[in-house]
Amino acid sequence: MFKSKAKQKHPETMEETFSLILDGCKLAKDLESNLGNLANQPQILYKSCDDIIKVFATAKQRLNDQDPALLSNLLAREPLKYSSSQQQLQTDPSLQEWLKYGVISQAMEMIQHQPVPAGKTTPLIEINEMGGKKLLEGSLASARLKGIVGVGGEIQAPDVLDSGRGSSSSSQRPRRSRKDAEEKCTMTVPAPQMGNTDLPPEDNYTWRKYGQKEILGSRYPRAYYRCTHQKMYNCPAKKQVQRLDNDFYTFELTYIGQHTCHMSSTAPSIPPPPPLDMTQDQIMTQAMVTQPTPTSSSSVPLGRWLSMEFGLGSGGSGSGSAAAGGSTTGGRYGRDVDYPAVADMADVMFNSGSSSSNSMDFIFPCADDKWEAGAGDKKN
DNA sequence: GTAATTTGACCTGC
DNA sequence: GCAGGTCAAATTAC
Repeated sequence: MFKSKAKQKHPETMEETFSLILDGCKLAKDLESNLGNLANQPQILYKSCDDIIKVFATAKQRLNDQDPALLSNLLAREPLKYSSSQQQLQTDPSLQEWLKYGVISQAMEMIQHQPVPAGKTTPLIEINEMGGKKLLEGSLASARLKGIVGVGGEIQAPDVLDSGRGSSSSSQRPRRSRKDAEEKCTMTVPAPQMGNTDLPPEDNYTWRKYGQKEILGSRYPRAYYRCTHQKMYNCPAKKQVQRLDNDFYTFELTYIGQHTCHMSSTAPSIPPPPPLDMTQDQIMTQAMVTQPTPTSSSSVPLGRWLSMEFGLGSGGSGSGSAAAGGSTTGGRYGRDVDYPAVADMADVMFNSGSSSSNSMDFIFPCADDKWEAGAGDKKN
């Protein structure tokens, strides 16, 4: 109905577009490979990022002008032509990793602080700090980040958090502190565009739901999660998940406390989120220079780190290398998700509907449907 | 059998 | 007293 005349282009043009996307993927892959070496050469990094962005921007523009059916036809007509690329995707774990987590798409946006594309004027990254707000713009692949640093107090001691009812000398529950001496980080993330859109995106940690409550003035209940490893590793991390009142398809995630479970060899091998007062540049710097160290279990690809940080991750389970199913709640309902290879990427892109949305969102799907929300509404 | 989710009750801070 | 946060028994799923 809204197809423009421009979409009646010849398939060869579509072919070029497809190659363009593949080129972009390769460029990004190269960048990832050299990320560590270029950590102290921001200008080169910038140039590389710029090149990648241009490639994808061009591809995006072309896709916007073309009929989605053409690419499908192209793939069906010449499946072997791109077999090498697909094979590479299928056989190159690191590339798959990269595609999974949308490393570049996130990193690029963070680096460039680019304004949101036309039609998306809402700042996509917003980091608030106590005493002073920072507003950072960027078309982060599919997440809007709104971080709120808490009062900067200590993380509540695990034994305080979970001391149990029966441990008290009396029949009453032990006293719990709800003081704001906890680090809080609030962010909004869109619901997955694929799969179960009722579930917020995976963030690479395993969470166990321990409560849900109707919140006054909110249309949707708030779900409470704690780290699955809380008891085993005294990990104090918690998070709250709630839909936005005015946007059913956006979740507001509030992270409270930091994970300590990553220190364990069996716990998620993911570096903890950066200090909540870290600037964006610092975050990027850390991301760029993040390298596995012999003594650290944080041998996590940049993509995973970022995806974890911004809730974009669709991949790894909360147990890091352990295939815990990737479920938010520890994999009980975890699904093994096959992350899209190129064909899937095309499928995602073309089935996504809107032509005005950021193609990066589709190239690097922000989320899978592995989240567990599932809890029924609770009303007190 | 084990682990995660659900949900009513309880606790804390305002 | 109220609202938000947490506990833990019951339920559910694997």
